[in-house]
Amino acid sequence: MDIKPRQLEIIEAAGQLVTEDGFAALTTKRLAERMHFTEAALYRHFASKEEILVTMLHHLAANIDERLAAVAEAHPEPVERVRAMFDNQFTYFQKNPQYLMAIFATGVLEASHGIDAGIERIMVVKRRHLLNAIKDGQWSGVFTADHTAETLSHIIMGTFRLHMLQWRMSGRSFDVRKKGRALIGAALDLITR
Amino acid sequence: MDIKPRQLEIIEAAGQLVTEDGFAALTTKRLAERMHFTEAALYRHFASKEEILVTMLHHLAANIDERLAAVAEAHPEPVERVRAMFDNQFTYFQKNPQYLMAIFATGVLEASHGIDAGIERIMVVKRRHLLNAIKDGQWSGVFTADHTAETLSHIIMGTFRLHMLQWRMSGRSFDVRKKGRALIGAALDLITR
DNA sequence: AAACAGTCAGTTAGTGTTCACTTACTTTGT
DNA sequence: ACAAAGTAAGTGAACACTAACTGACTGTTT
Repeated sequence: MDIKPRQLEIIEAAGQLVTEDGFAALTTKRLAERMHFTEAALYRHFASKEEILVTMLHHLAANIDERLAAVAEAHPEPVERVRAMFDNQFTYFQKNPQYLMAIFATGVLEASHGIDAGIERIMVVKRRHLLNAIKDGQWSGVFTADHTAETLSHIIMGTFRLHMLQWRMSGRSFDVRKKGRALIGAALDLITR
Repeated sequence: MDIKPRQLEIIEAAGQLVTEDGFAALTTKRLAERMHFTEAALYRHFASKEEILVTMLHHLAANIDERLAAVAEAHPEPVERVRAMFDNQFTYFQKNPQYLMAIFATGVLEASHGIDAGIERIMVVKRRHLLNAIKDGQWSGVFTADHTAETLSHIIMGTFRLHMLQWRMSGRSFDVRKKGRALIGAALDLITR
């Protein structure tokens, strides 16, 4: 499934609308306005509104997977790998805040199965990379073995998600990287023995 | 602002619809159907659909505040207090899953300022109680002072929220109390020195 | 070089459906 | 008798989406 340039533009505009004013703001009318063309033109590029969101989530999942795999390869040491993974995420969302919705859309929306599945896949991708790093760290003895890798992974992931939520709720008014690094650093410190 | 019995019934039905099928499923038509009366009857009890949600969130915030204050009074010891606080939350949401939406509705909806403010207030209430317990624990030396109470509080709150999200995404298919206790226990263990 | 055929990406002007909400009237309980 | 709580039958607005058409460009045939 390759995404054409014009499709990507539409996807990004859709993400902007949701991130700016919430999901209810994503209407075909407003999306067309932002693209500076008519509603009907949307349907030259996507079969439905749902397809726009599903394609966005698919694109995001692949993108995140790719970036996290690259980070993992570049940082063999577990602590630094986790740090770099989240740093990568902070930088990415700082530059592409329109995709923030993919983190929070879960749990309340469920407008369609396709959207729900797409969001879940993104969570699964992130979880897999984090879990690998934690397990490596436990194996090499740098992380505590008092709790399972799943538990430690959950705590770090939860810390990350709440941080992103607070950033979003604040209107992105603070430096998400700086504060994020401190939080992830603290969490890493707690699980390091 | 006192809530009449009939209003509470409507609020609970509204919460059910959202928790079951997402926010888009909360329409006046479906809400009236679930109440076994007509749409127009809704407007004998609330001025608008928004007022239903705002009243629900107001009710929830007061309720949570009350219960957490009681728990805090009953458990002076910080570790046990935090444990009891979350245990209380797990039990509550297990019994009243219709209110789960209030945890996740943030960040994407923003359909109105009143709803957003209501959700934020619930977060603030929880945060305040948790922060007090952490600070007490740091003061008495049971929790680490290597990180600020705000940071430790964030990590625990994030762990809790992700746990609730996973419970919801799984269709509430596992024992939220049992797994929740284990997770909060692990997080408490990590911040205990 | 000119004519033709097809595709891409847009337009205008709608469609039926669903939405939150209203008006006027009726039933019910005290 | 009166207020509270219901009903039937609508309202206009917004929704996702469609039909029919158009100009610009591309490749092919003569």
